Amino acid sequence: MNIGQAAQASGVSAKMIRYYESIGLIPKTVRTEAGYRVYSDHDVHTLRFIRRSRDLGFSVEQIADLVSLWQDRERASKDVKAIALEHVTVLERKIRELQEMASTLTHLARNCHGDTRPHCPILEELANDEAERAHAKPDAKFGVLGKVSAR
Amino acid sequence: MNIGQAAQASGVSAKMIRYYESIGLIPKTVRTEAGYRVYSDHDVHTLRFIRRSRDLGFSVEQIADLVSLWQDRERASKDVKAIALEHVTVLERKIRELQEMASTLTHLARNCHGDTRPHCPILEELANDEAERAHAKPDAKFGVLGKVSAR
DNA sequence: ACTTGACCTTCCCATGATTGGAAGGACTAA
DNA sequence: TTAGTCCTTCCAATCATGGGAAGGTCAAGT
Repeated sequence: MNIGQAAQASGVSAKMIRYYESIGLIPKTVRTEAGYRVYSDHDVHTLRFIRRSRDLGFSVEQIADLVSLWQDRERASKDVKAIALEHVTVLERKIRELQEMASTLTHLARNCHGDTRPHCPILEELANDEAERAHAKPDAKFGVLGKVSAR
Repeated sequence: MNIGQAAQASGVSAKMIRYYESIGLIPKTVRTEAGYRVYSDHDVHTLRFIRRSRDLGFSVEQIADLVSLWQDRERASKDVKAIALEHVTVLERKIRELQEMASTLTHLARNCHGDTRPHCPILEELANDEAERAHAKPDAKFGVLGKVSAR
């Protein structure tokens, strides 16, 4: 099976398959004489595992852990559970942050006439120099959502 | 006021102030003879406006719109409201996606013993070749959260 | 046998917001 | 004068993904 077929069958784009190989998430494949990558059903199975994990918002780093646990028949289920629950914690934090943003904005918008006149409480609040509102101050590095990013 | 003081006063890092200048979100400042950027209280006020907007998850592009509406005394409040409400829609979609991920994972984890034995429903489900679960399939380009990213 | 079109290869670039760091100049207080 | 803190610009990295170019390969149809 060529990379295009493996992509089709797994739901992971050919681009991403090559990328996953380059970062070592999946091993290097066998190649044909012409240099084409060749995939087995087993490889596709692994790719599907990866895609499902991405759909659940796991980072590539976490997925690497999950894949190796998956392939380890001696693994302890608590190790898997720990990764999952830690991820849930992160997701829930992000959900809370987004909810705060949404509710603040909804509140502001509700007080804005939304007509052709210039008066606008939304802008007034954004410009308000007083009162550091007690709102979402996500972690700096990746932003509120930076790290989650599922496909 | 130098850039460091403006950063302190506005809550926007010096790095980001330079970046915002480079992309045209804020105008180029006056410089001292030595090339140091000089900021006024008014500039700091604008930077605060920007930071508040970022805290609410607006993209730099949206903030550019908001800033120009803010500085336009003739603006129609409906234009501002439209930006805000559109953003709320996006936030709410992301919230829903994250909630689906979290609830799927929570459900799976609840069925996982989390002990030292290898049996693990979480991995089983991730590896499950059947049934495309009806779960979060965010838009491809930026991922579930890609675009939101507040500081 | 030859052409066409679909596929594959590698390599580089862009995204978005943000931080880090290097190399070097400017300023300030002791 | 010197140390230390600030400023400057430029370049790189983050994370996951897609776009596209330049060129090789393959299979099917003429």
